[in-house]
Amino acid sequence: MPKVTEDYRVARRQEIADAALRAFRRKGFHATSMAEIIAEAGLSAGAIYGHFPSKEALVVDVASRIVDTRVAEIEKLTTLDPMPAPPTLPRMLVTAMKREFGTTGVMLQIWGEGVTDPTVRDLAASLVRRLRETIGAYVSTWHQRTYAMPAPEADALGAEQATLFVAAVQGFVISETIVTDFDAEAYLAAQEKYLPR
Amino acid sequence: MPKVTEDYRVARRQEIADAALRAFRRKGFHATSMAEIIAEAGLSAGAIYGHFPSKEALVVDVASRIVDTRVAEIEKLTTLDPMPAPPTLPRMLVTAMKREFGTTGVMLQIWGEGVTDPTVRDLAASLVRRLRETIGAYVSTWHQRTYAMPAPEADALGAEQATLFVAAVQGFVISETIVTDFDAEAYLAAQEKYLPR
DNA sequence: GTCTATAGTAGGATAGAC
DNA sequence: GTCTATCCTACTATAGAC
Repeated sequence: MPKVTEDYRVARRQEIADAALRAFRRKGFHATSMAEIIAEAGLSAGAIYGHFPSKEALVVDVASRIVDTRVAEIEKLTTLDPMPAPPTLPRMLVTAMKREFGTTGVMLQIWGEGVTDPTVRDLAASLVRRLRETIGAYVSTWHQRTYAMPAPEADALGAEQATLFVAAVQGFVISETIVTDFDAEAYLAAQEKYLPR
Repeated sequence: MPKVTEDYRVARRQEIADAALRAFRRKGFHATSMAEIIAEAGLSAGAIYGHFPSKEALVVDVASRIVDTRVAEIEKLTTLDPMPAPPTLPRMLVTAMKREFGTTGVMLQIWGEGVTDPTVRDLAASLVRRLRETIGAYVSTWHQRTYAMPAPEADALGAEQATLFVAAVQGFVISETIVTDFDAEAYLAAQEKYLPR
């Protein structure tokens, strides 16, 4: 396997995944046909299927990328001094998600799809778990740094509170996507005000 | 239109809607074919389409019923003395939903479906809005009764906090449905502990 | 109102040439 | 690796008899 060919493969995969994301963003997962992804990528059916075995594989790739980016982002915040207070996390996460992907709806699609499709469910579950754990670790670190809380106690607190922060993000995604006159600012302000610190 | 015939129609409609709910519960909305609903109802295609013009109409009926019941439930709590504290609402809502419908997944399906289907989105949006308003009114009444808070102030507080309670329920639904080892008790305990009162 | 049978269609995936 | 052409399955909704 020569190196150049491998690089090409990777780049093409990415290109196809990007096209799929654009298509999903417009119409959602179910309503997007392979024909549309093919057109969006400017390629052909054969080309796509040479890189991804199914439409589902494309969803998995796209969704993983969204959460990967989120996790990296949170971990980067840990290196700041002072660390932003946990209640500001939801706002950061959702604004970054919107900036990068233009919508939060793709995530909601995946959760909904996970109800029936076991492959997607496993993916969605691992994504939710990862986000929860990353946020839990962040909260733990924050309490250790800010209040000099002992690590074991801080970890327990982080695990407990992480569920609330995840729910804040998920609640935002649902309302933002389906409620047309959703007041995003009021929502985020309320979360920031009442989430524990 | 003789009365008996009308009663029969209503009963049959209900029967079909119940069958549809059972089917959706098992496999979700998209993955459930009309053939399965037809089999579940023990009827025929013609019979179903005589009562509901489309599969979508069935979803609308089923989803509305879920939220109608929830709203009625919350409003009933307002008549109690003392009223249960707002932080206990999420637990009540999700346990009742599970008891009656066997799952919370149907709601998640509807939200996900709403991303792409405008009809379902409008429905989902009105359901979210209704739940939020009902909870907001509950919180307002609770503060008026418990802390003798003036009505205008209590209303503003209720509207602000309602978003958090709705997010708590939505977060529960997502995790409960897709995360197989989800610790429901820990989740609800955390919400109860940190939600504002 | 309900049944059986079927029309009509969309869309995921593949075969085979280049 | 990529293209064109197409197969094939699955499903919603309707037509027409009873």
